[in-house]
Amino acid sequence: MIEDRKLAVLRAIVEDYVATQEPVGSKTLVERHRLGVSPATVRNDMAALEDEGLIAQPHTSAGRIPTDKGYRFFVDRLTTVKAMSAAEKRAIAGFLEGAHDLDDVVQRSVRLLAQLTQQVAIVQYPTLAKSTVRHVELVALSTHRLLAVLILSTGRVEQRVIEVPVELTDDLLGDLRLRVNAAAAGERISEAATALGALPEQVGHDVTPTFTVVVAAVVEAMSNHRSDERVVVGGTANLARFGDNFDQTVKPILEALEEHVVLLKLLGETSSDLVTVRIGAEGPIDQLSATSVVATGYGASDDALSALGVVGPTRMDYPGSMAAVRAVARYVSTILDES
Amino acid sequence: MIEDRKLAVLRAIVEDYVATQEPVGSKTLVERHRLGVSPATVRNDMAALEDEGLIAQPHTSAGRIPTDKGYRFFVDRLTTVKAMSAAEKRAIAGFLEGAHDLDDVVQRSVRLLAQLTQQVAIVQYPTLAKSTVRHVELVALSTHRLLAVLILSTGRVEQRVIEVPVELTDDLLGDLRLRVNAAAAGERISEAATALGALPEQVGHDVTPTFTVVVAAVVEAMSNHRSDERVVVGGTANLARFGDNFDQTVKPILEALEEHVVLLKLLGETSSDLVTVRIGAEGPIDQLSATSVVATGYGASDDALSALGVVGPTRMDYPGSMAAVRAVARYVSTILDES
DNA sequence: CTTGGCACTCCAGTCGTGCGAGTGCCAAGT
DNA sequence: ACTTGGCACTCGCACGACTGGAGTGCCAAG
Repeated sequence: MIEDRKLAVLRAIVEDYVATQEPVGSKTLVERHRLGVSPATVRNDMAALEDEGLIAQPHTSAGRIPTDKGYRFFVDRLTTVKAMSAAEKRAIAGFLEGAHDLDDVVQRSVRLLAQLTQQVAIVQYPTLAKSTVRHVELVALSTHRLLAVLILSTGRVEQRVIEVPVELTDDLLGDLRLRVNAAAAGERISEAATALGALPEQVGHDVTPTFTVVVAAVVEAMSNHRSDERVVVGGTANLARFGDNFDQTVKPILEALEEHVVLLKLLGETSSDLVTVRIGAEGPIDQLSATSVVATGYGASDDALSALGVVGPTRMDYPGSMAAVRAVARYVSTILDES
Repeated sequence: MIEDRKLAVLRAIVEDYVATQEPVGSKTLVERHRLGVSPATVRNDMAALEDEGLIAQPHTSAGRIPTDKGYRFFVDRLTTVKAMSAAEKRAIAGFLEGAHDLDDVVQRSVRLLAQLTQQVAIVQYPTLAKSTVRHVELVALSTHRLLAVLILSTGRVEQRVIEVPVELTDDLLGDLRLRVNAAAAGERISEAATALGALPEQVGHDVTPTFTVVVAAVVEAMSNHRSDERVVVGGTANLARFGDNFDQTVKPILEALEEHVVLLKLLGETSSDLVTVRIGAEGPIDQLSATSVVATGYGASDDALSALGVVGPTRMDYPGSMAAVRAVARYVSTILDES
C-alpha cells in the first residue's frame, strides 16, 4: 500500500507538471490532489521516487519534475487510454467525412490530429507495399517520351516520365498498355513487379528494349521509396508550447520535421494496432531528444499500411494524445477501407 | 548632392541593420561605411530621414532602424537585383537537375530556395488554368464506381472517385473514355470543360445520366481550386532568425503558413516576370504584418503558371532574396518547359 | 553646410537584498 | 513501522538602486 501511494504521487506529479509546466512541490501536491496524507509524507515518497530515478529537481529547493524514466513508468503502468467522448467521435467522423480524395484524407487527418492534441501531427501516406495495382496508364508525351501513371488500390497515383529508345506509335503504346496491365493489374506490387519482369522476353525482338525500359520504370515507380516516404506535417505552431529560447529547443525540432526521411524512421518502428510511445532520448533522433512521439499504425483491415502520430514535448498529455492518435487512426482506416 | 548622401545614409542604415539586427547609430555608421563625413553630419541627415518617416528609433538614445517605408524606399530606389554568381547558378541547376517528377521539382525548389535565402520558402504548384489536358483515364473500381484520372500537360494528375447510376460494363467504359478523350485531349481546360459539357446530349438516351455525372466530375476536377491551391512550405526552421519571444512573433507566422489558402492570396498577386516585394503591413494578412514577402511568378514560356517566393522578417536581405527568387523561378520555368 | 563640443536621456547590465517556496531531517505521535 | 508537525536551511528569483555607455539634439564656430 505504501507502494500504491508512491505511484499515486508519481501520477499526481506528472499530471500536475503537464498541466502547469512548473516544478511541483509537496504542499501544492496535497492541495490539488486528494491524497489523504500530509506534505511531509509526500516528501518522503518523493525522496524515494527520486532515488529510483523517476523524478528529479531542477535545483535544490525547487519542486520535482518527472524524468524520462518517470514518464515511461507513467505511460506503461499508470495510464489507461481513455475513450473519446461521443461528441469527440462525432467531431472526428464529421471532419474526415467530407474527404473525397486520398490527399484530402491525409490532409484532414493531420489537421484534425494537430487540433485534437494541440501538438505537431505527422501522417504518413499509405504505404505502397501492401496495396494492389489497379491500373497502369501509359500516355505519349512526344515521339520518344511517355508518361506512366500507376493507379493503386489505395487511391494513390504514381507517375514517371520515361524516355524510350524507339519511336512511339499508337499501336506500340496500345500493345504495351495491354500487356503491362494484363501482367500487373490486380496484383500486389511485389508480385506485379516479378510478373512485369518477365514481359520483355515475350515480345518481338524489335521492341524488347522499349519494353525493358518501360517495365523498369514502372517497377521502379512501384517500389520507389519516395512514395512510401511521403509524410505530411501539421500544427507546427503548437511548438509554441515548448516555451522560450527558440534557437535551442524549437529550431532543431523544426529542422528534424523537415527531414521527412527522418520522420519515417520515427514512424516506421510503430506496430500496427498498438499505440507506441517514445519518450525523450528513447528515440533514434538526437534532435528530438527533448520530445516524445506518440504514434500508431493505421490502414485498411488487418495489416498496417502506414503510420501516424504526434510529436510534442516530453511534458505532454500522454493519455489524451494516445486516445486521439488511436481514434484518428481508426477512423482513417475505416475511411480507407471504404474507398 | 545632399540628397544623394541622405540616401547613402539610408542605404547604409538598412544594410547595417539587416546585418547586425541592432539599431545603428551615427558613429558606428561612419566607421563601417566610408561616408566621407563626420558623425554629426550623419546625425543631421538621420534627423531628416526620420522626419520623412523612413527611419525611426525604438527609444530615445538608441540607434535608428528603418521603418517599413524605409525598406520600401530601399527596395524601390536603392537596390539593383544582383546577378547570381556562376557557381551559384551551377548549384541551382545541379540541385534541380535530378528531379524527374513534378512533385520532385516542387519539393526541391522549396528546399533550394529556403537554403539560398535562409528563410521560409513557398512554392505553389503549377496552376491548372493555363495547362492543357493530356489524357483522361477512367478506371472501374466496382460495378457502380469509377476513378477518373486527369493527366495535364504540366505533369499534374488529378483524380476523382465517381459514383455512377448504372452498372458499368467494359463497353460503356470504353465508349466513355473514347468520347471524353476525344473532346478534351489537347484542349486548355477551360475549352475542354465546354467541349465536355456538350457530350451527354450526343449519346444514347439510356446512358445520358452516366455521361452527365462523369462529365460533371471531370469538369469539377479540372476547375477544382484545391489543385491550384496546393503549396509547399519549407525552411520554417529559419524562423529562428526572428529572435526570441516565440509566442508573439513566430507562432502567428507558423499558423499563417499552415493556412495554404492564405498563402495563395499572398502569392496570387504577384506578376509574372517581376519580382514583387511586399513589406510588413503592406500585405493582406494581419498575422504577417511583421514579415516581408518576396515573390515572383514562374512557369513555362510566356504566361505565368504559378508563383513562388520567400517569407521573412522585414529586416531581411532584399537584394539577395530577390536574386535568389528570380533565379530559382527561372530555372524551374526552364525545367517545366522541358518536360 | 559641416563639424566638434557638450549636456542630456535612457537602456542594459550588474550587484545586493529579501522573500518565499521547497527541502531534509528529527522527534513525537499513532 | 508509518505518519506528521516543526524547524532550520538552501537557493532561485523578483525587485530596486546604481552606473556606464551609446546615442541624441542643439549650438556655435569654421
